[in-house]
Amino acid sequence: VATMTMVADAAGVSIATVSAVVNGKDVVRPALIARVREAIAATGYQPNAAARTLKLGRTGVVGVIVPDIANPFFAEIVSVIQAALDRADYGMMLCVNAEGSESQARQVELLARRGIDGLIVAPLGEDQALRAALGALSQPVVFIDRLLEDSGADAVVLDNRAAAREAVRYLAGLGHRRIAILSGPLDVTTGRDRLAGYQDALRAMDIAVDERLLCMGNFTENDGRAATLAMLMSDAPPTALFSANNVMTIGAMKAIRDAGLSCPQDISLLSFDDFPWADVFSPELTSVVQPVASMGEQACSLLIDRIGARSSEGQGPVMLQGQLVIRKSCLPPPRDRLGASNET
Amino acid sequence: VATMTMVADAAGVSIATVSAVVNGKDVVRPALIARVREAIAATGYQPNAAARTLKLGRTGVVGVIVPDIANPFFAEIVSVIQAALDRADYGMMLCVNAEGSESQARQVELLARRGIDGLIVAPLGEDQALRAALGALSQPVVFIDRLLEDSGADAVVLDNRAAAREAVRYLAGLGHRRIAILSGPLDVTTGRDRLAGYQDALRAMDIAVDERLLCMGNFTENDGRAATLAMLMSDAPPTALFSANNVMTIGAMKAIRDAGLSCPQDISLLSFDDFPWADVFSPELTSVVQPVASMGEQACSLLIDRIGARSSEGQGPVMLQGQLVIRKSCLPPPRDRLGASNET
DNA sequence: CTGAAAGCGCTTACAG
DNA sequence: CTGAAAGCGCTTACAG
Repeated sequence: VATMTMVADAAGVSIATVSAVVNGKDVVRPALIARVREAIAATGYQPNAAARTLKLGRTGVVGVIVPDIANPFFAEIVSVIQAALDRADYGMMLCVNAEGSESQARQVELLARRGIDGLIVAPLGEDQALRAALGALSQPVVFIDRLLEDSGADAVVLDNRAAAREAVRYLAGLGHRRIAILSGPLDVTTGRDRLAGYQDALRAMDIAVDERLLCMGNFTENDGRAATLAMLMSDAPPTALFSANNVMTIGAMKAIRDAGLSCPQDISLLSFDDFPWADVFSPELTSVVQPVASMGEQACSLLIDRIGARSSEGQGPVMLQGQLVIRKSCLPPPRDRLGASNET
Repeated sequence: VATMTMVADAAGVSIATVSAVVNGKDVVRPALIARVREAIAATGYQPNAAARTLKLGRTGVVGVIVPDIANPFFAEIVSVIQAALDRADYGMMLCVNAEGSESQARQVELLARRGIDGLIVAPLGEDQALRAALGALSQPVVFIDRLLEDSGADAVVLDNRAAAREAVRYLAGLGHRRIAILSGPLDVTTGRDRLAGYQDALRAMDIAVDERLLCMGNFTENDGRAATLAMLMSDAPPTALFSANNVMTIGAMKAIRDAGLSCPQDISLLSFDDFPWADVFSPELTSVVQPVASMGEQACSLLIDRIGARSSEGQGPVMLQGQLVIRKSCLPPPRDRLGASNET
């Protein structure tokens, strides 16, 4: 591979001049520029990133850690982030955290060692090791989708509570009174906030909270399926189900089928998170969609600002609004079970 | 940040000794090892990757270029690749090529400049610039899913022709004679080979090829939708449709709905490529599934072998077999249209 | 078994 | 406007 010295020799100048030309510093005489350019072309010179990084202390690479890229939500986020970083001339080093296989803390350390100028993370949940690893990191961090509270880092997240509230209010508006929630884990901000929004809505509609309608899951398909099935088979089944994330929604759909019921005739289903092909699902899903593109872009520009400014962090999280997209998975409750909750 | 010199000072040894300890060379006296370890812990020392790379000429990073990570097929591939690289202690620099926004050639150059030890690519199609960029690359390359013929690089791909042949044979076995194909572009190996498999099957079953049943698309949903709709509205509609990739399948499903038909009663649909949630689709899709995990893993181990051995490349592509998963989107043709092709 | 020193390929004051 | 030289943080022969 060609080095700067080789180019300098070929052009009959010093390496300082080559460097100036490569970096577009306009201090070099036009005639020399031309000669250097020729030499670069002739030798096929490519600047060496490691040498540059070593000297400058910048890598031009941003690390990204997400839980699971097979989840279309994160796939789209990563896609948007990559495009935004590309535009800003950053490379993206991606770590996918197949839930638990590697601790996210270890991923942070690996990325730090490999060299990044900044980091975007969707944390799995409350995790002391991760907190410590992020604390030890000297580069700026931006949380996306989920955040670690009081970490002082920037964050771009949905207003999950408001979005969940609106979704459940919609179900109540259709006449449902027995509305179940398939909740995510409470040590994750998204899990916690979506449950809070559900409770807000019930309270606002004067619907008593029935413990039997609260199913805890771990944002996994199997959890969603098992919990939903158990609830459907119980003696106090719901007429509507609010699923707190996309993957659990799939589980719920399968459970409804397992139970021999059909949606939305027997039970309504509302999904937090949309799917790229929600309209070829059976049923076509009514869901809360998140502004994924804007989430990814804002996270990137926040991070790039921090990298450039080396400024202090933590303006508090940027909150985006979700949007309820009404398709065909929710109907008013079946007549014969209307108000069942009051009679039990 | 702590440097090796600082650790050496703290431990009262030379940096050569620190380096030996860090790299686990067992030439250092145990007592010194302990002292160095303490100093490392005390200073919070992290080795500097740029310096290491500059000295050793290895980055410990592999570049990955895929067309579109929102496509679940590529999302899963990337996921598997990341896990495999992680196990082998490589980082992954990912470029997503939102079809055409950036040329893949440019991505290759960017990755090369940033520093990679090897590259895994799913090329978009025939592309001289990409060929040139790959040719100029001094690091080993492995193609995945699609390949650039005669490039001399390794590749891991599906036996697309055989898989397509089997799929179409299945449709013919159900009694279909008017089987349409929604084909991908012919400058991509997957597009070409799947069409060839379709033709093979028709020939084997002595079914005449009807040009009107050949729809060209660009592996996009819109193409799939438009082409399918046009064909369904024509005066010689098919009784079965073979879609050559996942995204076009979605388009086809929507077109069938647009046309007021229902699948599989009015028309059968067979998809090349499965979806993670194909069984909550309406209809539940019968599809050709690819061994994605094994594809990603073989690509990684091939690449890592090459990187380690710096050996010569090009053993010819590794071919994996697809599998037909039968769900509910294919039925025998409707009675009233059986054999329509012969009467037209 | 350990250390002093060269050198990987750049950038950037500093002279001229 | 241009060049000689130092130095970024490592690794690795080479002495001792």
